[in-house]
Amino acid sequence: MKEGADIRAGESIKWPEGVAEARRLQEELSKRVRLAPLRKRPVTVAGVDASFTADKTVAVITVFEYETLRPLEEAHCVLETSFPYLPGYLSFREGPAILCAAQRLGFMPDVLIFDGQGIAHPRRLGIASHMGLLLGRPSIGCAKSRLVGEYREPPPEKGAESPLYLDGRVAAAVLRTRAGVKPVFVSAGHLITLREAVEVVLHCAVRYRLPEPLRAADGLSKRLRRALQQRS
DNA sequence: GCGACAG
DNA sequence: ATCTTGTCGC
Repeated sequence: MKEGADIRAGESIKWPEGVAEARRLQEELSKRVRLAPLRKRPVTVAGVDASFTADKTVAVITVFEYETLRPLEEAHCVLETSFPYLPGYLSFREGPAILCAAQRLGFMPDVLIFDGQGIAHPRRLGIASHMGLLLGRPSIGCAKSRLVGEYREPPPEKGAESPLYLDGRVAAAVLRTRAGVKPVFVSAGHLITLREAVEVVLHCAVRYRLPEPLRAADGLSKRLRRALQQRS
């Protein structure tokens, strides 16, 4: 068990060496996820995403003003990739670089939107829940496709949604952010409710399928990746 | 054994 | 996620 820099006072971040260890960590951490209502209307909202080269992970966090969706700040971090992509274990692959980028921000955003699942996960600890917990901030999972759960296709209108069930419970909302476009899978990550998560995603998805902060983070991380590859 | 499977 | 150009459709 390796240890990284402290994100939250008094507690060090642990990164597992293998899948068995990762799974145990998820089962342990998921007990600490809290889906409580936001304590205040967010003033800032961030998008978090990552890109990859053959051996490196490029994580990007873009921060916007919630009300106007004007860009405020962005931070990124490039780290050696140390965990493979395995469905259900995405946070162990992208997590280290994401936390590194988070520490480079001038201030912590009021809510962070991740490119992946929140609690709509086999052990209820998708990347949004995992990172939200470690950062101690409200987080939302906004995935482009399904990991687990069952659902019915939502109506084609913008704003239409249908529940995604997992273990007989609603774990996410399959949400249409643009009319006639493939829906996104929104789930609560940490310190937020599903209803609020949907509200935030719809508020931020004004022009494209993905909420503005996520789309910006995606674009920037890909540009940074290309810059890295040309330089080697 | 076979199919599913965030990014 | 990444490898890659043009092309079909609104």
